Amino acid sequence: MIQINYHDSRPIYEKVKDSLRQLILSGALPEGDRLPSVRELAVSLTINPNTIQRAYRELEQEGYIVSVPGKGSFVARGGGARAARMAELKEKLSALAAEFEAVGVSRAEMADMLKEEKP
Amino acid sequence: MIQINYHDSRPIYEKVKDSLRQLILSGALPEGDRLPSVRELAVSLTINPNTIQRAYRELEQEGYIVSVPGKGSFVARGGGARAARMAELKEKLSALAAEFEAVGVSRAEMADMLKEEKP
DNA sequence: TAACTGTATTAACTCAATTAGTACAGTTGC
DNA sequence: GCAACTGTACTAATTGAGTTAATACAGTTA
Repeated sequence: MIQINYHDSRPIYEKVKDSLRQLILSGALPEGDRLPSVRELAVSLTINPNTIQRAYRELEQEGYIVSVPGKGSFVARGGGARAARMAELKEKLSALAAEFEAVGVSRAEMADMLKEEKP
Repeated sequence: MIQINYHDSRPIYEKVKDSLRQLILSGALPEGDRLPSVRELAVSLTINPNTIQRAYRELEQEGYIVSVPGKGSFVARGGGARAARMAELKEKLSALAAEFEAVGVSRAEMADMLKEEKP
């Protein structure tokens, strides 16, 4: 279900978060679907349950999933996941715009880059 | 000359790099100017010289400064610093565009956000 | 009741970041 | 020449976030 890239030196819980977020946003994990339990995923990835728990806790704080003690963790309903992601990305875009402006590049010029430099 | 924010948990050498890069890009440190020596800056910030050396080494690899054994470290001439920064920022923008596209937001829509959502 | 859930807590382990100490070669001014 | 600077390189010790490990407790479900 999830693959962990060991050539990437980022923390494991970050990689687990990224993988799950991608699965959710791509629709591979539809709204309301139950995620593997903390223990299941830990065994599946040969990772400590505490590390998975941390990933789940942060995904819940960010609005991607909802965890219910005794029942399980579920993909957030009502477009919560996409809304959470859009908020994150807009924040990133705003921060990047500030960095560009520090080098004298306006938002309009950034917009031009986006349209012209299609790789 | 440089202030280090201790409420920021990023590595010290990263903070030193960011501070110097900002001083260079803002023009506070003009092209060709000599930076404080590794040992000077280490004493000034109460940081180990090796940590400063790492920041300088990476700034040189990225094209912001030029280090000459025996003489010192100098702000890169010929617009090297700005060129280096622009390359980094364009790379960031491209990566962010890919993230937006994964959520179904096109580059054109990103461009619109930049023009409209002026904070 | 048994076997699942999420959650919490404490202690040990790992490894990158950092510190510390030392050394060497090139530059500069006396 | 030489003293006092430079950048650079290397090894060893220390620190702290990330991770593992083990255990416990309360809610859910068949």
